[in-house]
Amino acid sequence: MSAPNIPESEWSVMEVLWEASPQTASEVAKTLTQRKGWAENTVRTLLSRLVEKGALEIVEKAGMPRLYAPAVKRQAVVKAESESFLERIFQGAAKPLLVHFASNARLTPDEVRELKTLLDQSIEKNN
Amino acid sequence: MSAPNIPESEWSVMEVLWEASPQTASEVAKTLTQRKGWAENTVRTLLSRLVEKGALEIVEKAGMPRLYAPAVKRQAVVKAESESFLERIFQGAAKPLLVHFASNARLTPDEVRELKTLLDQSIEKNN
DNA sequence: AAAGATTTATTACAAATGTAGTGGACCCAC
DNA sequence: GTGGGTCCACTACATTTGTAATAAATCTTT
Repeated sequence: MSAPNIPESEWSVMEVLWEASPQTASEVAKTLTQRKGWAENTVRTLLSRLVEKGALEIVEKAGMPRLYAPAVKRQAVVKAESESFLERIFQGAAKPLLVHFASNARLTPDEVRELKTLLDQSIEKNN
Repeated sequence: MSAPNIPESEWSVMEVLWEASPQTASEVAKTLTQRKGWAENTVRTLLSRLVEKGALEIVEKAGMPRLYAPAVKRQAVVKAESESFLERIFQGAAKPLLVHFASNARLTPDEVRELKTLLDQSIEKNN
């Protein structure tokens, strides 16, 4: 329950607010009109749905348009989505997933080095 | 178009047929009734939808119940789903994704070794 | 051939998602 | 105070997904 389900179009809205918040509906709309070609009302609908599901919160300011801000950390949602993806597509087995992405990703040597370090750490933490 | 969109419940059906195929509707249903508690008709509906979207194909056998078989390789669908996930959640950047899963996965030392090898290879292939 | 069982087709129906439109409330410039 | 914008609330409507029920066709077994 804590990590709400966020479908694709709503995700785009979250991105905008994770990048900078709080913002008014029209500010968010302006960004998404450009990025996605959406109508302002579309964005407003998505904002409302996100508030309903607790992913955004409204900051009321007397005499000012409402401001919207994320109510959940990007990190947390990414974690939830990742887990469900892992479960769904890789039956929860992280290794095949890592194999898949490691073989398909084009990584720089630096990135590879970094990842290898991370992998080593993951063992230590583990036991 | 080549990689159809496969939502969660349809995915479960695909799994059954990727495990063994072809199978009749009732065979698939039997499995999923156990695994998921679904009604036979639910499974039949999902089978039809999957045929419509080209993810399954029917093998007609005179005087026999139809047999269903995957029309797309698991590998291909995994790839497509993975790409769309990567795009959606990690804006297409594989490294953060790998970082995420590498730090959250609990891997055995052997698995880590294997992954590190893979990572090394990914560099070579790369240039 | 009539009754049952099995298979297939058609239809149902609510919730979620994508994508807005309409109309009322409120404020600012004339 | 009236006509325009802006903001917000409510409504709309098609598609997809989850989850079947019902009905028609067919096969099998007395």
